[in-house]
Amino acid sequence: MLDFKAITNNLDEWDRGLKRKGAKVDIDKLVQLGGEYAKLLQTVETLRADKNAAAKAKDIEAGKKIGKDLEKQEKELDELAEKLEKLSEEVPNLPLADVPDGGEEDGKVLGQNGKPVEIKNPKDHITLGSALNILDIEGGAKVSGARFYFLKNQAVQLEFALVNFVLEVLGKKGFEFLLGPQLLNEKAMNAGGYLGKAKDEVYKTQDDLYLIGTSEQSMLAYHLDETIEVPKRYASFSTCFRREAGSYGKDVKGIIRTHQFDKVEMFSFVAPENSEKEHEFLVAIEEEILQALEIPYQKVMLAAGDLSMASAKTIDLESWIPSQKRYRETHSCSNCTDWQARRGNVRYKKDGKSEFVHTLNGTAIAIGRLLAVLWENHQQEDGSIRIPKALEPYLGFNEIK
RNA sequence: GGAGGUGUGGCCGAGUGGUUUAUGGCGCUAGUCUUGAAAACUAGUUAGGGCGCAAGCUCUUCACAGGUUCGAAUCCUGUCGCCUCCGCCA
Repeated sequence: MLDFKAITNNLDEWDRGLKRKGAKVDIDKLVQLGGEYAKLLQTVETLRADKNAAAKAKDIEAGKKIGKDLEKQEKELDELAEKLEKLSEEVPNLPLADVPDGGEEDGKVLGQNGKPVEIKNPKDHITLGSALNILDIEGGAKVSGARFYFLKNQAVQLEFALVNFVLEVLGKKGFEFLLGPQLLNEKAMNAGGYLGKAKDEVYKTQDDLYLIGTSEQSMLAYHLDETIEVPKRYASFSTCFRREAGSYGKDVKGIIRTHQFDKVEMFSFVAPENSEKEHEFLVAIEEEILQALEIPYQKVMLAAGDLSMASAKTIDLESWIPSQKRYRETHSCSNCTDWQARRGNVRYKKDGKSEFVHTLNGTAIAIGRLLAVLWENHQQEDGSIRIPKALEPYLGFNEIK
């Protein structure tokens, strides 16, 4: 439930925030309905009290009379609640103050790390992977269609090495590990905001369960309707399923954008006053991982209009892709403040009082994309691929040829 | 998939239409006693809202959603979860 009091008291701020986000929400109507709802709720509760009193006194006549009136008012209340909820569904999280205005092109580059290595005629990851017999795109297309692929041989080992490496990093930072369902029910899916604007991205099964697009969804849902201790930090491996509707023509080749890939995701539940600090903490971990893998990247703060429904602030890490001579997103870290917590009803106790937590999520490693980036950056002139030192302990080799 | 059972507060567990504002116990919190602790005793303790400076008043909550009734944890219908057995299965 939205905090109508807060909205009413900060109408200008909400108006401005929604505009920055590019959301078309009738905020005045929302506030008006919210007020009406609160008023009617008072009336209904008073009637309920009267009815309870009549029942206790075994006053059958009075009970009947009040009951009739109550029924009418309750019906009205239900209708109002439904309208309100429908309208509320469209209200995104507001961007934080330091998030720049604008859309997809207006992200603010916060810094770069690592120099792209000079590679003579760099091969793309498809050419490299096919030649080394570690990637089969046609195989994926044959059994499932476009945007599917097989990893083979050392690439499979590399995936497990990356996962183990990342889990070790996160374990040392005190993250708890989760390995959970990759099919979620509607309630769980909706809490994260994935059935709103992003509904077309999600696969639905004939049993009304949804395939997760990221384990962020299951980690959030894990604590739905609970009061928990904060901070709580999880790392979860999962396969991720995405329909990629509306991305026709984008990255059609290779394994940058696919319907299915594996990922280790971080998720934090924290006290509101700590969420900005937590955001920095998660981004720092992502940077540590990319640095250990010796991949040049830049750090970008997304503009307000480019944020997801749930996010108040998102920082992407974009890794260098030699064959495209540009940076591409491989990591994304969002502070969702209390937006998901409100929808999912996740609370914590502050001085005995119950408050909504803040939630944050960040990519630890997204395998498909990261393999492409790793291969391309560490390719050698003879077409072989060098394994970065950080991964060697997890593999029995230091080169793929 | 079939048959049977079951769902009550942080946990265990009573409760088959109105003194149940959910018995009792465990746990937890505070107090008394104690040098300190334990034990004992006393009190508090499901959770989420609304109004109020506060004291307090009040609504909702016994898996979920409907229904019957002046009144439902209790009766009826549907759904879901869990358990046991059978079937199928990696």
